[in-house]
Amino acid sequence: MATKRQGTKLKKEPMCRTEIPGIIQFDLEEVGGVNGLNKRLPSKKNIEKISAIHHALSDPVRIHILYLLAIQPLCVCVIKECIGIAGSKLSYHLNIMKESGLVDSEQQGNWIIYRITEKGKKYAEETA
Amino acid sequence: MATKRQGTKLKKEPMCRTEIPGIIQFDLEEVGGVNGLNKRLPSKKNIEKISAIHHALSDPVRIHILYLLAIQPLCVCVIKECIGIAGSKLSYHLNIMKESGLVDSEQQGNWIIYRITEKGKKYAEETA
DNA sequence: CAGCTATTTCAAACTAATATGAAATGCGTA
DNA sequence: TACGCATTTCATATTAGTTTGAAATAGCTG
Repeated sequence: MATKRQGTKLKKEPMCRTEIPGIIQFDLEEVGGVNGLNKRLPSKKNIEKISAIHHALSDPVRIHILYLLAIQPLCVCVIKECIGIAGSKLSYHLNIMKESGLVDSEQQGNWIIYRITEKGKKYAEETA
Repeated sequence: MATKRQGTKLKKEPMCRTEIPGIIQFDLEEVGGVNGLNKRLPSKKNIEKISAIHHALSDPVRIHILYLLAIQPLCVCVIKECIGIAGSKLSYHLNIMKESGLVDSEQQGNWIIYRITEKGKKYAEETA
């Protein structure tokens, strides 16, 4: 009766674990069980960083921009012409890419020139 | 008046292009202008593929799973215990990872064992 | 300064992704 | 066959991301 549901979620309840397939069981013990697994993982913060950069690359418009800037630095109006989207939309995507460090920008008079960063290059080279 | 808005979006309107910064202009001409740029880009289909794989990696839960499976194959119940999320949620994420080819699965009696694929390994090694 | 252009910002509308819990499926065992 | 367990499926709720067009900024040029 101690194990009856009590409204709140139980944190460390004996889950399945009456038995698990042999192949897994063996390796799992070697590695130190669930705790052993968890110790070998990147930190939560790191996991979030990694997923964040992938998120920045998860939109076709942004990949398009990335490959454009891998060719040469460009001002917004040229990117806009290449891709054929509204300025405000482009600005939105450029901002995401800038925040995640894939590109940076520099003002030149009336124009703003975007260039790919080293980090951005790394991802542009990955699949091309 | 021919250039007045007429409800539908104009496709090839003379955009900015009265002038652009010299540094860009020069390189841009070298490369064959906007058309030259566009020729060097991956196809639309490829761009979509690339963004799709990044999308599959854009959630912390999935990155967590990826790194777990990089250590060893695991059945769902162990993954569930490591991460501490509801089964249905886990199933949802596993499915996305499977569809994008990062992991695959094999049934063993009552259990389903997930393993990382070669493609998955590639991304797990990338940052770790 | 006034007017022009390039770019960004903003709020609202729209769309896509994720979370949740209950029910379904499927295998193994009694 | 009936039951128990691991996993998935489904419908719905919730949240996050994207698009849109209008307005705001900011640098030039005259």
